[in-house]
Amino acid sequence: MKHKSNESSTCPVARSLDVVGQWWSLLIVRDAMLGVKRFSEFERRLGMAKNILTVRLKKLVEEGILRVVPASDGSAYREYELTRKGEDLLPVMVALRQWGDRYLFRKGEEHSLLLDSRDHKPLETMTVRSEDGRVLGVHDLEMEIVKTS
Amino acid sequence: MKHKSNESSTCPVARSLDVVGQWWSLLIVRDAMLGVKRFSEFERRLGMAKNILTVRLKKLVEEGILRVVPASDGSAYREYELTRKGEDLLPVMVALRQWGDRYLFRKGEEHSLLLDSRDHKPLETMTVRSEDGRVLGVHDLEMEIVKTS
DNA sequence: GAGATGTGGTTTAAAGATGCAACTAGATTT
DNA sequence: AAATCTAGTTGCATCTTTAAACCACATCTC
Repeated sequence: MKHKSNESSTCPVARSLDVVGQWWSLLIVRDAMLGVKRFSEFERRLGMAKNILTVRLKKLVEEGILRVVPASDGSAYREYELTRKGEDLLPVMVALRQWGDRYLFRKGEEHSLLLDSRDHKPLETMTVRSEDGRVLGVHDLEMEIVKTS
Repeated sequence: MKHKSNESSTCPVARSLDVVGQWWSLLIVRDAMLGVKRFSEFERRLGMAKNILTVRLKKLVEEGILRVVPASDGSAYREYELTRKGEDLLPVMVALRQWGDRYLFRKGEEHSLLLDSRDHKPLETMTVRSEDGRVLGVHDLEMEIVKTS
């Protein structure tokens, strides 16, 4: 059956997952962040079925995460590039990456690492902080329901 | 066909999604972070099919994100609680939440908000930073393949 | 202590999602 | 003009999700 939609959930996590939580969606965004723009390059790098790629790209464009632009090489083909909304998924991507880095690799395994391109050093580890800069854990949080301003 | 596994990908994002990227998995973790512990409470809050919940909980336990413990009320039932590995998904959760907060709600819509429980103030917005504290965007990054130490 | 209810599942069938291979129309290269 | 590349679409087989029924055991109520 169809996956249950959470598009009208009051929880932003649920809504976010509704938009980028499908198989492949975040991997497409990841590759887009690395500069991949063409259908065939997504297909080749991700090794995914073309029909699914078509559907995912369409959805990401509809959601305003990618946009279609004329090819930058002057040909008549199209390219997909991240919008601001899409680029703003970077913290999600890096958080996911750092968690995987820490827990899902054994010693000696090859893995890709993200670096600051200015000085080629690793990034700061992402943490959740209070307004005044204290690092917060799961037990330092509470939830409230409010209306968006 | 079966979803293609990325468990041996060299990309930590792909591996992370292999572990927590299935439908419902992150929503279960989210609720676990809010203190939900019982099968029936996950079921009720998430409104999901029980068989899928069974499979997801089993996988999350296998992956070491949740662990099964005797019920805290002394009854013979079981409870699920986050391990350290599971709690460390907090930055992912908060990043996802903040993105959704910004882009997926219109004015006046109700939504849940996470607060620092000490002073009941909103959290700092998560950003990707270099080692020396500069905020980095998609275009300030590069990738390298290394062996895990 | 018997019956009702709660807990934590398993089983089944229908429908949706995914993967693979084959096909295609237009653009580009040779 | 023919071959190839690009970005898909279509059809089919398989897998996953859902909803609903069913079940064993634990706990609560009287």
